[in-house]
Amino acid sequence: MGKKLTPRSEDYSKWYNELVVQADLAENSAVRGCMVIKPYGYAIWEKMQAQLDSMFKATGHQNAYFPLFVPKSLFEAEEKNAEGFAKECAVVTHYRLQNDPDKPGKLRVDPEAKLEEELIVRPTSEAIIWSTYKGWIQSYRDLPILVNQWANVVRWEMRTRLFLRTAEFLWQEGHTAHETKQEAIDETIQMTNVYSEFAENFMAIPVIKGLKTDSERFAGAEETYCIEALMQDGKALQAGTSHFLGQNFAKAFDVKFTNKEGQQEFVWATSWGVSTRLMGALVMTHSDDQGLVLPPKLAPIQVVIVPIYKGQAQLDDIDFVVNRLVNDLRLAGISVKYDNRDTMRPGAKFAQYELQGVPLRLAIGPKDLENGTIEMARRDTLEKFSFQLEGIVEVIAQNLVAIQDNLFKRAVDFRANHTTEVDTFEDFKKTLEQKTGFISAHWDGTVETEAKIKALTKATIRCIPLNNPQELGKCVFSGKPSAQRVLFAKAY
RNA sequence: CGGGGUGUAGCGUAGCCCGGUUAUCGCGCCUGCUUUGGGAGCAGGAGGUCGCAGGUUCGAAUCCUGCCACCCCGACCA
Repeated sequence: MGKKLTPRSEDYSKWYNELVVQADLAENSAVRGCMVIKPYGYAIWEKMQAQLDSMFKATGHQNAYFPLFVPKSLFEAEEKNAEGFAKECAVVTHYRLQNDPDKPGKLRVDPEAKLEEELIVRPTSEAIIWSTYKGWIQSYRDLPILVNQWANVVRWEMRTRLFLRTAEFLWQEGHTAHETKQEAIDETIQMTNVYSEFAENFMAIPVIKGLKTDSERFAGAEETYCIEALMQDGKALQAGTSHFLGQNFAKAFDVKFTNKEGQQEFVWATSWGVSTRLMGALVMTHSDDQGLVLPPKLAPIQVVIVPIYKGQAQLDDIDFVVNRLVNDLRLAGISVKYDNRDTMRPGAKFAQYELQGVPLRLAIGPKDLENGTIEMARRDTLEKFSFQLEGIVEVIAQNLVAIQDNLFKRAVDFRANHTTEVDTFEDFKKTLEQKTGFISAHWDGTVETEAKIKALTKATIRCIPLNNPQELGKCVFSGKPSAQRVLFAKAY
């Protein structure tokens, strides 16, 4: 395998190779920073999608789909939102190619085929969706609208990072419309909670729920709620956001409704999203030198069974036993792969499934057949145990639960060990350099202080945690009075 | 977009400074035999527009120019 894979080497691309490849595009292509998600990686994304989708449905949402292209006039309607995204938009200006008269066999953009109005490839869909909602909403009886979209978006970032900031990425974006401010705020908080439950219960990634400061808030939002996670290299990752949009988009797109009193009012809005960035979070939270470590609830393959044998006769005997076990496991709702390929030796298979992060590996050979046993290896701890075949399904089910719990506990411990309260700027800098992770410190609440700290240390305020204990103190930078601590970190 | 680095077979690389037969090595791949409780061994074999485009030269992976992509550091961001 060559190089060691370590979570701190920042050589994450080695694991990513199992999941994706960098898009290898045509020569002279201006497309960069995109990724091809391989089947195994996509299978993980599908598991995540399925779980999130069911959580969205359980909270009353429906899926819909809106166009990829946003006419420029719509895009610019909500000024702050447009301004925030303007610098990273792909723009369609023409709609036709033609043979190049100067270069035989080559194509060129037909200069006659210029669009009247440029189309923006959506970097987010508020504009196109709210221009559509205008036609859907007249009365309070039309509200709320609780819609989610699974889509791809394009953000032409100056600098891309695989999974964490690709030029094109897959995500879901919820866009809801409400009668009252409180209802919209409740929705925003509800979806923050959905995200945090998903991250913790399914991805086994502990997250801090909080509010963004003015400078980190989504362009066009009144308030941005977020979940912040801590990666193994001590950097923070914004894992999901939920925005209370106030009436900004309703005003920009003139979306009014008649309330119960017969008066015209602007609609209240939210939007919320998580993306394929979460797959990066999964890798950077749990993986080790052996490769990926997947939480059982999101592993495309939860259990892999590897036969150890000499000759076809032994394999036949093992097949007989294992086929029954596979059947029992499937009946128990456990996804299992029996890898009895004769083209790869057991050791190579072990290594491959470790790289892929399969939570449990079973090995069975002639000795086991004699003794009625089977060997089980845990991916999270790399421990091996021998069990009686009798009752093994129950043991496997228990171990899958144990792995899920252990991954979460490990990540919680890591975060606890990398969260530090500091009260002086000296300690702030020292902690950031030597220990990394989250720093809990007092802040005077001003944009200026936040910017200065960022300029000096590269650390930003990740969030003001929800339900933050109020505690009088002095700003770690300015010394001015502060009512609470906030969380700082270097972020991706 | 600024600074630094890289680009040679599916992957990782040597060669480049100092131009000169048929481009190096390992892994992987294919065939055969032997193997199989932690990444198999032996034998044979296939695989290359040296990132792209120009230029210099008798001759370019090597020198020059431009472009593209990727990585790291900034600014920007989910």
